[in-house]
Amino acid sequence: MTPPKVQPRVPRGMRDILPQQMIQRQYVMDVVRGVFESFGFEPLQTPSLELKDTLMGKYGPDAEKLIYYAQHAQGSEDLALRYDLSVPLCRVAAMYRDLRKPLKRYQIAPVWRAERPQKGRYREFYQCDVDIVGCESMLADAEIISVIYEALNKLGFAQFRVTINTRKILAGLGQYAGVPEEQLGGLYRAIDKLQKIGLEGVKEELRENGLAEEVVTRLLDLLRVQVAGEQVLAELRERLADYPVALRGIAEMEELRGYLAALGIPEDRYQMDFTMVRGLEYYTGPIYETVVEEPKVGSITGGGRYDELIGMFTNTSFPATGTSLGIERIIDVMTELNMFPASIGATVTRALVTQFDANSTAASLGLATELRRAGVKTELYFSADSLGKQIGYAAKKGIPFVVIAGPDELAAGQVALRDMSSGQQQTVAREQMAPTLQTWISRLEK
RNA sequence: GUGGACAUAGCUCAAUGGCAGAGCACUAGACUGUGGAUCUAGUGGUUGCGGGUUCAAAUCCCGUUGUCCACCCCA
Repeated sequence: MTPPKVQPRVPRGMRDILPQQMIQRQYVMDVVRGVFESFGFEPLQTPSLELKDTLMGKYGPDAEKLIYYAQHAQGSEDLALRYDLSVPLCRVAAMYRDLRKPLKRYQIAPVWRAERPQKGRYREFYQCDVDIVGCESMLADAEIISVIYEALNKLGFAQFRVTINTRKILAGLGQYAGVPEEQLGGLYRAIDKLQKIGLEGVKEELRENGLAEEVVTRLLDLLRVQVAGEQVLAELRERLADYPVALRGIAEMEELRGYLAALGIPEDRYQMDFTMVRGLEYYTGPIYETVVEEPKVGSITGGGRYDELIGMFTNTSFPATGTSLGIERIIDVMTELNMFPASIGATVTRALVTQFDANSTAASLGLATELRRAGVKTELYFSADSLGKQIGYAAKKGIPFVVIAGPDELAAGQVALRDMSSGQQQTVAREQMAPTLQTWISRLEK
């Protein structure tokens, strides 16, 4: 009796990444990693599972509902899959307090959120986080934004804008509106939608939230400043003069803007927008996110300053700031807009060594080893099919170069090298094989 | 968490109440010194799953699971 077959499938919202996509993925990660390291950020790895207590009470009640619990039947610890990379970093900073500051780390790793899957939203997805622990200066925030700019730029993004705000201005806004604590969430959510639904939409939303008509009018008057665009910070400073938190926030923004200019970030790549809100509760200062208009996949980066978070683990707290690049969404956008450079190709293989017959198999194996040792990614064709079929295989798979060594070449101590893109073929002495291919490959990858 | 669309071979899809099909992929064979082939043959299905209506259901109805899309929220 054969046992019943198990339906091959993956959990909801999770995916297999097949080799062709994996090649694109690794390209993106390599670029991002390169940019991170160019700023001196260093890698960190933490477990996929954290103690449940490590995660609870950090993200706010709405986000907390999405945390996956991961119990072992006989386990004595309450465990959960990590929800992001920032909280684990804070745990690390609290655990190893002698790590040299500023602690500049990056981490590229999966996180899990039990959300309902949708376009650009998965239940398991990678985040690429860069954070700076131990620096309260806006220089750190400026550096983070600079990293975002350099990474997106290097990946070929042209139309993007990093939106910057600070929790301090938002707090001032709440005071200005005079709404009680429990209405703040609704207020923030409403003004966050300004870009999307416009002034009238926000007005309605605020009314629905039960805000007094007078308060709504007051707020809308302020929101018009953002819509108008010019001199937003200067205007805010006047209008929010009575709210010290807001003034501190405005000062932060102005300092930050100065640094961004000095770092050489083009002015049209970022924007101060005091109506941008980020959901996570732990942010305390500047917050930033990047949204691309087309295709609509939501934000591709998001982050901010969280000076109090490490203090939730230990009495000795540290200021911290950082961002997350959403690699899944970045890949989705790049795929949709065809932004991958042709040089990545559809395969990692750069050369295919063909086979002629049983007598030449040993020679083919030798050639393959020689190429691999010379750093050429080489695949050996596994059967002595007709040469046409072997070349066809290379063409189909996108392997750029084919090595042909039949009896004629072997007898002469030569190999024939075929460039699949041009169809040109060149016969060279065997010892010239690896150097010639190396030259061809480096030309290809430029 | 709320709403909508969809679910047929490994993939893309056809069949609208009356025999479950095509293309691609896959397997075997033919072809043995040069481009994604061609020829021949073949495998592949409890039509997501469970129930109901009917002489008869891939097709109509109910439930369920999954996928996609939008909202909420978010990378």
